Amino acid sequence: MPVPDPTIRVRIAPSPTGPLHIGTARTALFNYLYARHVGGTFILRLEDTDVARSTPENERDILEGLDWLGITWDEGPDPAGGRDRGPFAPYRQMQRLDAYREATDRLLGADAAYPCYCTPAELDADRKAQEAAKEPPRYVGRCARLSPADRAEREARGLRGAIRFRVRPGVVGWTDLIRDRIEIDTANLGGDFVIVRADGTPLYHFVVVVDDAAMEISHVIRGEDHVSNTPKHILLFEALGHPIPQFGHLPLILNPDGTKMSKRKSQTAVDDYRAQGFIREGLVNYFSYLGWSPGTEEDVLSLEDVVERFDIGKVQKGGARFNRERLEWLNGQWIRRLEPDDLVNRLRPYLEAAAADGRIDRVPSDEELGALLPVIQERLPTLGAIVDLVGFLWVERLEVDPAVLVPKRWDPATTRDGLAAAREVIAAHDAVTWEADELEPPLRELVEARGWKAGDLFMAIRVATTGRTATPPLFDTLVALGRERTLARLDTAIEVLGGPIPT
RNA sequence: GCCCUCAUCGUCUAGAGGCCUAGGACGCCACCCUUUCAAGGUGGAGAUCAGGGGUUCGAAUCCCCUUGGGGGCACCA
Repeated sequence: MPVPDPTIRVRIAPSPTGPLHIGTARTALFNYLYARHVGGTFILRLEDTDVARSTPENERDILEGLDWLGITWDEGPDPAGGRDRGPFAPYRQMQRLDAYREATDRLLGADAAYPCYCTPAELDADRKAQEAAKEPPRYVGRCARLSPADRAEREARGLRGAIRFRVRPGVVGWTDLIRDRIEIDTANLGGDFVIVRADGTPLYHFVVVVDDAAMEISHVIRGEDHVSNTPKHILLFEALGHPIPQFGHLPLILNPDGTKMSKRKSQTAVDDYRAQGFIREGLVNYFSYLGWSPGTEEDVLSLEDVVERFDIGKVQKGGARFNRERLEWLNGQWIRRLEPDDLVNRLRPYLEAAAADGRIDRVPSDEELGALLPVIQERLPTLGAIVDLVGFLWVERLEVDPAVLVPKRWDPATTRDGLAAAREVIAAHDAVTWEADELEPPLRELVEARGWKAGDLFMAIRVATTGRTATPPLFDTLVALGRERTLARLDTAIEVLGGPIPT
């Protein structure tokens, strides 16, 4: 553990306008990694000023999701639903309106901001005209020079102005933690921007600065999509008289086609991945390597390992495309590393879900599952894959396609004979000694005696008992299936192929 | 349209002037193991370091231009 450094304070500021997004999780992770690596403080703040789109469900989803990933925060809302924790509570913006009101008054008093009475229609017309003239959209400044009398007149008419921040001319620059020096002329900011809506609710660019200042955030680490907004924030920090934090802009996570990750083209909700059985270790490991690498040839690292190695200076500048194959591979690596009891516990919800929607008829006991682990653990890219892999063990009526029942080199008659003979051999075993290494030798003897190939007979038995051509090792599978069901399924298959051989 | 920004195998990346005839991982292809499928092992294909100019004894690494990509320009966050 590094020596605690109280001067380093970073934050993730999600907006509860949707469920936890992969991009948010990745940004949270990098902030967490930075904080933990240097001994700083990691803060979570909910940016819920978009009242129309924010919901308590999304809020819960975000807190719960980050907590599940192991990205824990030192200050912020309590994931369990208790009071906000930390010296700067509350950490929800709708509960911090007084602070914004105070800041607004100061700005207004200093004439750094002014009320704007332009209607949406006027603004829209301005924008259309600019578009037609091939000019960049910007606020034309219609209300920038209103006299106190003009304002009083409008207020008297019952008009409520939005508050705009005066953008001063000049160049604003900063030294980005990830991309070095960036300078932007304020002429390109789109004119004076709104910081408070006409209805009195404050807007993002404003609250983010007021809160970062109030919460003494030292390093603002966020997505690259905020680079162009940073000058607005710096201007606001200046106007409010607060020290300007360091900024670091992370590369974006991209759709496979290289565009900014979107719901249209990719699965973006952490929940979706969780529902499929991606585990936190795999997800965190994968996210860590999206835009960062330790510079070594290691690739399977735990969260703690990454914290130890993290270096924000090593963060990539270009965007990283999301690659599901690699995620699955890493997830499989982590599933293989889980302790048996842990794996059983993590698998259960997926089996319960499968039972609930009828993909399987019953949920196996922990003992059953535990016994199966040695043959399934290395075959699971995700926890949810267990249903496809061995769901046939827990269904009452197995659907078997007669066409696949017959091995490639065999014909239906041979298959029927083979299965019937195998049934005899298997039935000769009593239930007490029903074990994998006892089942195999007599079947191999049978194959030998008949001049068959072991693979053909085994494949016929496999399909007859599981309905699939790809399964975990056959004899372990039959043991898991149990003697009665094995024999019953063989009988059914023999029936399908024309019934028992008449003697 | 304007501003910002990025640019190494299909993908994620190593690479901070000579260690690079560019390394690793995923994916792909073989082979080994093997009753199928995985896992594992071994090997292979795959990048004239976007292109062009410089600087330098020497450039993937520094500078410029071009091209291509991405992001931003709301009374969204």
